[in-house]
Amino acid sequence: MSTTAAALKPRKSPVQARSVATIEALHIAAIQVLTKEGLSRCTTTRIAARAGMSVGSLYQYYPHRDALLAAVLEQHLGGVAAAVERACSEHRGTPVSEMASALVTAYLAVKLRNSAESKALYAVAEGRGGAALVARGRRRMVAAMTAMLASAPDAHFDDPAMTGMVLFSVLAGPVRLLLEGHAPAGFEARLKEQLILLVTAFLNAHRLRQENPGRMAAALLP
Amino acid sequence: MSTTAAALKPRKSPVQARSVATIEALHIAAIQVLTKEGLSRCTTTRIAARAGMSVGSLYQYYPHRDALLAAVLEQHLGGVAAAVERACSEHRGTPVSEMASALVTAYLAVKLRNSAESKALYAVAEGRGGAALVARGRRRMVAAMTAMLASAPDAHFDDPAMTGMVLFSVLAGPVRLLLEGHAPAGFEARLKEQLILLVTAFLNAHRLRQENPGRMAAALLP
Amino acid sequence: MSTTAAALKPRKSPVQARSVATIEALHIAAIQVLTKEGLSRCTTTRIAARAGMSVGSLYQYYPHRDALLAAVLEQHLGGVAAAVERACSEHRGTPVSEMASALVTAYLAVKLRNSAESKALYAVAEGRGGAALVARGRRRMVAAMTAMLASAPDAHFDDPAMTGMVLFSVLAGPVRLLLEGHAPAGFEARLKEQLILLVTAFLNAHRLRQENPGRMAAALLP
Amino acid sequence: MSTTAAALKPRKSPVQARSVATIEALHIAAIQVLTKEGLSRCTTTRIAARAGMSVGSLYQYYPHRDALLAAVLEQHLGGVAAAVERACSEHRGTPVSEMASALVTAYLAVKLRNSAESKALYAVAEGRGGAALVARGRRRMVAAMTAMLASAPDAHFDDPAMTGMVLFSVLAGPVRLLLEGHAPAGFEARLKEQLILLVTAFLNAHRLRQENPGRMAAALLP
DNA sequence: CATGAATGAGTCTTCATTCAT
DNA sequence: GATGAATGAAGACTCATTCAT
Repeated sequence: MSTTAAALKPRKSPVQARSVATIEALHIAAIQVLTKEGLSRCTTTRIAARAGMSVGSLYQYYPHRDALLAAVLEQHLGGVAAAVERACSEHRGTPVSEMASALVTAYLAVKLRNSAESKALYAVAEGRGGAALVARGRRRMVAAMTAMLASAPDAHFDDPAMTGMVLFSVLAGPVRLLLEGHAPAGFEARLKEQLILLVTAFLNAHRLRQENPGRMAAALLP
Repeated sequence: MSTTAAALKPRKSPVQARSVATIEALHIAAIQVLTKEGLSRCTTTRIAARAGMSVGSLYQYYPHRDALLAAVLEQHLGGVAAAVERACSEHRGTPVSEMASALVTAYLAVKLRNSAESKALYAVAEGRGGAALVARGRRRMVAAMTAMLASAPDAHFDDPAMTGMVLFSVLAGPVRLLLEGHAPAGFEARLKEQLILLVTAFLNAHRLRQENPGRMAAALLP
Repeated sequence: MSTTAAALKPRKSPVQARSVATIEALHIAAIQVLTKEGLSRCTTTRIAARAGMSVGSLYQYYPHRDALLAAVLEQHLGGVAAAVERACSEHRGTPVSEMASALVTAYLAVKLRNSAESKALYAVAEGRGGAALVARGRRRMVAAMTAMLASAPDAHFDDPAMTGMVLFSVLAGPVRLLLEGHAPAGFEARLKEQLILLVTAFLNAHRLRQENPGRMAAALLP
Repeated sequence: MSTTAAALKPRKSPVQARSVATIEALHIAAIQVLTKEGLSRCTTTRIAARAGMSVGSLYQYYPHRDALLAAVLEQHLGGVAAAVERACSEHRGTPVSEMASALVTAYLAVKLRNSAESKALYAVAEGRGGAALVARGRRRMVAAMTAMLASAPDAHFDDPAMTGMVLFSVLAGPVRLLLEGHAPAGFEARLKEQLILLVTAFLNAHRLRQENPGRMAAALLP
């Protein structure tokens, strides 16, 4: 991922069934190679080999190595964003605590469903071309969260977009830590509860401020 | 960063003043090249050129390209960890709200002091060799946070290590978002306040539970 | 054109009308691709696509890429040679000045009729396989010119073959210059007259030598 | 030679003696490979191998394959142009017949001195990048010829630039024919005399027109 | 010690050609 | 017959690393 975001699109639209299968195989292979070898050793030849085809075939579907990686990343981000959007739209108008738990649950679920994929793609996301895609996915999710927050019956957010952004990145941080595998054994098990606690507390901080700006100090400080 | 973590140490300890200066120049050059060209185009020749020396000289100080990058990353992480440790040890025994604000302040300050460096090194951190270093730095910070939390007079943490871990990654997420430059204009300005709010709320959630497990529900839910 | 001259013939003789049309389409497409992309990017796939067919079909008509290019070149050279032969045979026995103007006129006419084709094929002619074809075409033209010259009533050529050869290449040089497009604006307009002047003068030099070998010096030198 | 004329310059100026030798070796090797294998098989690896070095070294001196070929072509054209310029400037003010013979002699001499080089470079000249260089060399030569012609004491040229252009291409045609090796045995031997005759006649045609426009017809036609 | 030229393995990418559908 | 996906050899170019000067 070191190309400008332009022209990272696939070469042919997968109209035929065979194409769909081939592209799917390439995506899977890319993630496997990425996982096993790392981004810098994730070469077109290796991807093709693992996908059981020749390099030439890979280039029949993608004009660049980066276009392939971008497609994989995009697909992943699309799935994650869709899940988040779904959760957010389903929980509009609910109390913030419910929002918090729904959001955490949904985000953790998608990211952990294919944890290998999630983990492998962090490296891709780092590259020039990847950053733009990540930004787009994030924008979708932040927008969804923002909309959900704005609909909360029991809290008011002065700047819901800002809160949405913080919310998103607050989820992203711990999940990345978890996925990168450097977390201790019990981490995953307890993460969900902690995140729900965290997000609930964060959103409720706004609730308290709304109800009684003065009371917040009372509630939060000794 | 595509080598196994072993043998990433500099070749000669910088006993002489000249060495120190040279190594410093290399580190700065590495970050500049990293920023301008990206990890894959961050070559030894380019780094050496920007540092005003020849490739050969670079190899006098580092056995590998990866050893150089690792050293830069390590230095950065060391600085960040040290700052966090300092803040944590200075705020042991203070109320959690003070801890929250001190921690957020310190972490944001170090990461944003040399934001170019921070940003550039995310790519290095992603690599095989980088992950281990990052893990080590994180361990230091989490340990410091854990110790600080355990000393809180106004809160009790059942699993302070877990809370420390969440705390750390909750800070890391938004800061990464900020550094990666995809945040909107006002983000940086408001981030600190939001993070303090967030962390305070999170830690206070434990305080409330401690004081009166039953009351938490009362405080957090409508 | 990088194959040895052997086996550059089309695969099937175009007996059917469809074949003729297909082959014609391929030739046209080849010249277009050659013009737009250059020899090295003039691939079989691109030619076929531009001709509105699949690569496979191309290979139904030509065993090689080079066979196709050779055929195009050959066709072109055939046309040029035929035009020159016609002009030469029609002007046998005429005075050299008439020969000169007829030859120049005919040669310029054919080469400029499809100047895109003429220009595009220079690159093909340069290749291994092309040189032989070019040589053959040239031989035909030189032979025609030689025969015409030998029939001149008002001049005698000691070595008409030699003169024919020079004649041919003297025409080829300026025309190539013109076609390659690096000639200034007025060049084409004035070229014909200049070439007629040139060729007439050249052939007349032989006439003068014949009439009075001594006088040539008188006529040519001050 | 399929690149736009930009950025075909060598990478490092040959300051050191070793560099000069290396570059010279590359030029010679390029011509040899070009001669033996043809342009399409004239690969960087082959050139480097024949020059007794590795590909990497080649790329230390030239950023592209095309830059190398362009440099070889440029050097060749520079030599040819210089020789023509010298001949032209040395024969300013002389009678046209003397100009004719000096020019033909000089041009043949340079082109035949390294006939292998001359021949090999026709293919390079055909490419996109080559055409521009050829045009430049031609411009130099045409300018020199034009200036010489304008200084003729015994002839007047209405459009000396046009005449210069024709003159140049009239020399280029036969010499190319000769170099391409498809000329019969005696061709080279007799070419010089024929070209002098041709050019003299061509230039004298202008002389006659000048002296007595009416007489030209008388002299040229029966 | 510094230098920077040389090395050559390793990447990406293209393209002629084949062949199953 | 037509199609166009698959193949894989081959080419351009890069870069970490070494070592003679």
